[in-house]
Amino acid sequence: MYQRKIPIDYSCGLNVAMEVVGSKWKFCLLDEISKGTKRPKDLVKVVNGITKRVLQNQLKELEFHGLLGKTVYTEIPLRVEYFLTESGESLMPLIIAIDKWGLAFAPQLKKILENQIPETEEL
Amino acid sequence: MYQRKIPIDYSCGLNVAMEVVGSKWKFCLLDEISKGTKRPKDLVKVVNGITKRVLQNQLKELEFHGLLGKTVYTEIPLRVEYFLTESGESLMPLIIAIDKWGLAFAPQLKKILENQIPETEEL
DNA sequence: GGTGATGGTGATTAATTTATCACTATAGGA
DNA sequence: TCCTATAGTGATAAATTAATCACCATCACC
Repeated sequence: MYQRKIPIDYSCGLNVAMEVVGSKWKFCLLDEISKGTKRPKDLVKVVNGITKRVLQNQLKELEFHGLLGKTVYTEIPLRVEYFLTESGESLMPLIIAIDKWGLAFAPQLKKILENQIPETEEL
Repeated sequence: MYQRKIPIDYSCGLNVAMEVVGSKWKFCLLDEISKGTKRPKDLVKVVNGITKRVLQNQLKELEFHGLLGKTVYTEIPLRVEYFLTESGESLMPLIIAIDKWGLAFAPQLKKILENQIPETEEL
């Protein structure tokens, strides 16, 4: 886990929140786990684009920060399940709202970003 | 503005949202602007730790993505004011909720991160 | 002994975001 | 002319996050 050089401003809630969930995958992971996908081998399948290594890193950080807990079942083959802690749960309403906002905003973003590229010249 | 090499997944709202506001300063900036600090020279003062250059970049991106608008008053010295667009406004309830969550979570995070360092050996 | 499934790590590089520093421009006024 | 305030940019470096790839371990089963 990377040791920050630039410290966190604990007095700013937005800063604190960004520190623990402001990364490419964490919201998605919390969301999927809350929806019932708890095992790494399944998460890597449902979360589109994530790799195994990155998944493990993110899960470890979420666990370290206290948003996820982990249960190890000594079965064969090994089974591990992650679950939301109380802190993690308390974030879910926000995640759902953000997801909703993002979906509504997607077309606008798409349009903006795509107008960058072509400039279809009509002859 | 950086040209992504890894594309955005528009079908995931969380992904989309992270793309436009998932950075160190954007939430804070939107928050401050909504609270009435609209000019760059003031924002650089209220947003603790941001530099002028970074501020300008973030404002430009927020404007580009359509969360902020900008009014230029041809006064001397030049006055520029940023304001929330409709999209920007629609994000405010979330930002407020996230800020609140972050403030509540701050003590927990602080404790976790500080237990890393000392290991005060009691002789 | 070899193979498969699952969870996990180490070392390294690539991608991306932030920070630094030095500039430009405008117009007012000393 | 020089200095001030404001807004803004260009080039570059540093910090941070994410991706790649190759590994290890366990136990069942063949």
